[in-house]
Amino acid sequence: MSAEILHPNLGPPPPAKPQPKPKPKKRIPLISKAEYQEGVKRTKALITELGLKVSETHRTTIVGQNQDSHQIATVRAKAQTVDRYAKALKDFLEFCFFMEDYESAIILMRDHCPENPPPVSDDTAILFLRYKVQLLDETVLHHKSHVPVVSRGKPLKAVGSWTAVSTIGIFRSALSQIHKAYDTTRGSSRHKNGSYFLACKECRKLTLEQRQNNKSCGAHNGHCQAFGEGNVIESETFGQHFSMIEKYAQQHYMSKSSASFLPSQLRTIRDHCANDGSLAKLMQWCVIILGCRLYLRIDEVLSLETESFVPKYFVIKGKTVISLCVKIKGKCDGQERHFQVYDDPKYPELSPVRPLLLYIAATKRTGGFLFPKSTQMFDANPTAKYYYGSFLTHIEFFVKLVGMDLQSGMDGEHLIAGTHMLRKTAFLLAYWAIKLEQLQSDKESIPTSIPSHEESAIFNDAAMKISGQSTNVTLLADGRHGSLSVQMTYLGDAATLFGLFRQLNRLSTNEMVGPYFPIFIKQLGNLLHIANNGSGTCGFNKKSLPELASWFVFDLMQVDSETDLARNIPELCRKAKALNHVEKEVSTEILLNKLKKHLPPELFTQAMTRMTSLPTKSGDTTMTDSDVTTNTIPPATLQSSLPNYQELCRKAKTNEAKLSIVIQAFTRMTKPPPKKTHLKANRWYYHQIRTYRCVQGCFNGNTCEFLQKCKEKGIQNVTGRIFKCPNKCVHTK
DNA sequence: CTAACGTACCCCAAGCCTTT
DNA sequence: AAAGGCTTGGGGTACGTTAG
Repeated sequence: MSAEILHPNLGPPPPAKPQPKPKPKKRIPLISKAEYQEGVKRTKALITELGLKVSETHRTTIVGQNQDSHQIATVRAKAQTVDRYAKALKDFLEFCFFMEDYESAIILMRDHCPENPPPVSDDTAILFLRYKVQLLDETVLHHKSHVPVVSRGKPLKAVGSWTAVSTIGIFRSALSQIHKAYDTTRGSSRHKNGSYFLACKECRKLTLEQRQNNKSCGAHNGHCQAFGEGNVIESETFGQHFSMIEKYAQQHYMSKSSASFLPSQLRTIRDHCANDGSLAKLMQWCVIILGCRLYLRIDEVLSLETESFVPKYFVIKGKTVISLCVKIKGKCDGQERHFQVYDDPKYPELSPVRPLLLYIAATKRTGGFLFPKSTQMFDANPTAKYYYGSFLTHIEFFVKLVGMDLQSGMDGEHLIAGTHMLRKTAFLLAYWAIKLEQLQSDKESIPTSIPSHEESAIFNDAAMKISGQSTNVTLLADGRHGSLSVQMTYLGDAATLFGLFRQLNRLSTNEMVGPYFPIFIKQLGNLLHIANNGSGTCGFNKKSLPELASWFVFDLMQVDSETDLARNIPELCRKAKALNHVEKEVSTEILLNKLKKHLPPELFTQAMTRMTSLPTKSGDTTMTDSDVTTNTIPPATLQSSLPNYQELCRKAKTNEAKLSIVIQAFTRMTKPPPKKTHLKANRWYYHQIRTYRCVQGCFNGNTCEFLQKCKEKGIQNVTGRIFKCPNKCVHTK
């Protein structure tokens, strides 16, 4: 049986046990199903009692994507929004039942709503917000009387399930939306006398006839207010308490925003990935640096396909790859747009081109997803892309590697390594590049104080770019944000950090970035001209990306054609970095030649001179990149390494193959798996361990004998929880 | 204020395991 | 053997974040 089913570079051995999770407290529903039915009945009764008309034709008919979700309101909201709103309002309806406020429930009952419903009570809405937002088990006090709210004989306890300001905002939007659907509740925006008021008890005592004649109880300027009107969000009380509740959420719950890397941190990550030796790490670096150069969200990078690259727009001059071209359709892009991915000869360690070509050559990728699932790493045409969640755990790992403190945000805000991290880093790199270039073109050494007008100049420049008045900064076009303000937020952080680094004299070589090249191109015709007609064009822009990749590795980098690329990543990364940059690097060969002059020639046998091209294991000190700065490498996260085996095992067809994977999984494991856990990956270990123990215990690790015996005893499945030992041994207990 | 996406948790059902 | 518990995977709901 072959132990080579698993490629040695698929990942580090599975380490570390997971954190035991605290058992979540089970949430008790506010009201029972029976009480809900009771509420519906009472609300319907109230509708009849008030003489409100429920007609089939008048009801708004917009529904969400889930067909059973509650109908909401006006025609303008899209299905997804309706769904989102429906969830917030569903809970609110239950709350109204709980509070026995059936009048507020009328407009919330989507399948039985009259054409002229009264608005919801602002008091109930405020109490609902308090119930949702206040910390778990906190007693909800009434906002007017300040005494505990009691309903159905019990004081109301908060659940604290809404912890974000945005969630509270969605509730407000949902309320507003639903009120806008009806003339009676439309509010001032679309209704002349749209002020918000609730039903007056005195007016309601009048007979129907009296009401129709607009007879009033005497108060409110002679108008009859037997029915409430207006949009609840226009209630002054609601407005006041709404912002108070927002503030409460801000103070009591952590908010999150995306972090970004610094150039030095990117270098640390690059060095780690290059020296790790595994293809997986090389891939992770490609994802990161591509995302940082193309302003992409993580899932957008992971969606890139080999076919996304457009070879005819590649710019290759002689023996130099200037840029690659990639077409992308981002979240906000209406159509596919073309971007140039530039090599960075000045700081090759931050070049996206070199690792990418190396990666493609090493995987022998010819099509499909560029960054596939780990099980398809060596497929020529992967069909499953790398899972977003897995990549997030890798990012987390890198965040730890560079020592980033995510808890350091201001105002209780804490940073996350999430979807927009690469995109934000891209803005930072771009801004820094432009600033550094400015400084250098001014031929000044890096000054220690920043004139503040200089900072604002960049912003003005960027803003001008939007209106097409500047040729200096095309950054905003490259970043292609919809709104200027969001880009400014991203740029703001970059600018502040840059300023601080300069002031503290910390703009060392580690923080340097090469000149900024705009990447977005509209005039493809002209690009084609450049790609085809420049001097020394070698014609590789007429061939595919994989062909370019192998040309890059075997011709440009002069790697021996017999070399197994996937096993020599550290050295290849070093070579790729040294390309066009020889003077900085001292190759092993040059060192050997130098040594030769001083040492007796008989020391240099054939074997020794061949050493330079011998494959070397990762971590071997002779191969260590001279720039490596990290000595301590944190262990890989559990998720980043464990699921591979499970996937592989599931895919394996024969018992032999499955068993081989199981054995490998356990021999690579440093600690026994925890007995019980809800982590999917560990569950797999939990179930496979009996097989492993049996092979070791009963058969001394001889898998052939084990399989033979299983076959004799008619045991069909030798792995997993169904497995029973053919010898009925004790090892499996 | 709206749209879209991403994640964590809950519930459920089927089938195996352990206990009675 | 019945009862109850646990695993596992699927599907749905609720919540969070950010862009437009």
